[in-house]
Amino acid sequence: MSADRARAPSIRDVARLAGVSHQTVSRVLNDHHSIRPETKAKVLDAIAVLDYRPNLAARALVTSRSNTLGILSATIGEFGPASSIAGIEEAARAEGYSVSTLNLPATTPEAIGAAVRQLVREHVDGIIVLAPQVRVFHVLRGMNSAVPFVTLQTASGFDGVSLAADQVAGARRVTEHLIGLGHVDILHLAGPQDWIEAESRMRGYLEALLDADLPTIPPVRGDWTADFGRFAGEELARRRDFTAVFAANDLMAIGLMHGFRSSGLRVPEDVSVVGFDDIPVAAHVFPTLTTVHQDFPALGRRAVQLLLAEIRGEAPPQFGPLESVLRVRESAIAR
Amino acid sequence: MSADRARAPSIRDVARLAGVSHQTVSRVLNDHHSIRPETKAKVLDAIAVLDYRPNLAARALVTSRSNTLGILSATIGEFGPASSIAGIEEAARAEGYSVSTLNLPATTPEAIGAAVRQLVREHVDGIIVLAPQVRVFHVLRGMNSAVPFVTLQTASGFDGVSLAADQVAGARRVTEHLIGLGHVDILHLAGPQDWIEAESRMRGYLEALLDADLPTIPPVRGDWTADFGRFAGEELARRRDFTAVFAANDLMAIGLMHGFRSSGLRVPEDVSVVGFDDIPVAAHVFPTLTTVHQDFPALGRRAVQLLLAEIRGEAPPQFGPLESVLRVRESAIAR
DNA sequence: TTGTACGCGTTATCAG
DNA sequence: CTGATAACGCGTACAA
Repeated sequence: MSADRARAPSIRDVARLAGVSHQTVSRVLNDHHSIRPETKAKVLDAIAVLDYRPNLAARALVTSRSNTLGILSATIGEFGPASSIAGIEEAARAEGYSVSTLNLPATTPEAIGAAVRQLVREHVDGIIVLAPQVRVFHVLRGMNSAVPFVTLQTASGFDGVSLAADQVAGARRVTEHLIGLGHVDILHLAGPQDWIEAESRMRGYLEALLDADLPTIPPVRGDWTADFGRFAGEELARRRDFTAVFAANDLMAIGLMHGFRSSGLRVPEDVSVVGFDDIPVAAHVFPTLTTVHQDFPALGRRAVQLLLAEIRGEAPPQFGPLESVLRVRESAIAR
Repeated sequence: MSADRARAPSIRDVARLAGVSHQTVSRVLNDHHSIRPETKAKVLDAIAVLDYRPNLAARALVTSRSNTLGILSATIGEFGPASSIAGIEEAARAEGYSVSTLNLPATTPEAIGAAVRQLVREHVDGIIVLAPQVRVFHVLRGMNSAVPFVTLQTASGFDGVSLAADQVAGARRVTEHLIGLGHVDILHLAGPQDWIEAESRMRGYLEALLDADLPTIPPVRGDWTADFGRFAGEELARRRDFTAVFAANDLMAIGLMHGFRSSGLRVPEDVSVVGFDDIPVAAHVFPTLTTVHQDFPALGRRAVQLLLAEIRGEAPPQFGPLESVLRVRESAIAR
């Protein structure tokens, strides 16, 4: 009845039981080609008997690869990034990679640098960045660490390491939808400066207006939150130099409708509102929100494919555009 | 101009530069007590010069601890868990731990077992589980692996390893709010069977009704989604054997209001609705949603504290109850 | 096809 | 207070 806390079986225990050298076991593990079927069977058998699992730390030490992907995110609380992360994990695990996540408390260059260094310290084989502020990329570029990285939601100029749903096209489409409804004075409630997605969506908006020869109104800068949207709604209700608003995300759009409502403006009768993202409640708020749907999990999965290709030195997969699709609902009507 | 990809400096490089043994360097690293200040200074200096970082894999190999916490989640897409995860990461990183996340594709016993084994393989020092289905705990208990774990949102009977905001109290409070408004026939739109949170919230609801000597209506089982809420709203609009509904989460509550609305029922004039969670849009939908607020990030931080105490063999910290606070808004009015 | 010897970078043990 | 020396578990030469 001795309480012997048995240490986990090692590759040599397997070897001993199978009557071979630990080398042979290693070969079986990494299914090396030159190995006799019967020895392989013996080894596999011993592995099963002992319930042996290779020690990942030892392997990482000797190969100096960890089979781990790092996720650097700045906005885990939000719907889009969170959904992408789910996709990333799924794809990474399917490829045999672990996932180490690191959420950025702030997006100062120091914090970003520290975060990347931490991930490097952990020996991640590659990093996926979901911190769509412009400056993050500059930091990343500047460090030119040996660790390959891929980013979601990026600006142009980062081709090959970046991936995004076509937000410009999506923003353009939803703006054109408003134009098609007869709106002429269309305001944009934008995301914060420095955010790549904010810029892309604004660009799509501007392009649509230019193409249609419509006047542009200086956009209002928001912070992505519903609270800000409400505030903006109350302020904007005084102006009324527009008949429709394109909010850069659904949260702001919903807050905006709230602000309009509490100021006596009716949506969509007095003002049309559209959003972006198609969060789960978008189809259920009142009025139901016209918005642009994006497949965030797919984006995450693609990021993993791209990163793994980079890690393995393969040619990067060529993806078709990840379509943003317009969801027409009740919050925007013909003028 | 030789392109020598210099390998990272090791502890021996530091030792050589500082003119000491690699042992001394190791001591400095783990700030061992017996070490002369001047030698320590020399070593620190050499470390700085070489920009040396200890190899985590090597350390993990020899200590058989990885300084990594595993997060096992089943619902990363949802607001609550995602917020908790943010809290967990923050706290874990602050304590010098890395975080390895694993999202469960399904909650079958096999999937759960595989996930835990995977985390164990990665040598995580502890696991935090955010998969609040009852059966997960049974699997976890059954495996009785050596790895300590802690769970968020748990049932009773798992004291010491479990942590939760007091959902029963929260549910009770919001139900009492309805009762206080004069409602007598209060329906509960519950979460899925097997979900611990669903049970807790239902329990709070039942307790409040019992205490007030009110009749209970058999609860409707939902799946947490707004889509289901809408469906339920349309079905329930035909019944009208209630004047108020307590939905087990905000998503369902918002969908429910949608369903009522599209069936010609007005909220709150005809029916009062309350939710649970206080998701970011709750204060902005129409009508603004009365709900119960929970501090998810705090919950995550506490989970880390509890787990670390367990890992370190310290006494578990005693937390006061994490209060759920009622947010009174417009979706529920006096009968 | 298989086995031997060695090294990966660190901490632990025991001397001194 | 510091330094040798031995692990930790695995993969990669190279040899047989």
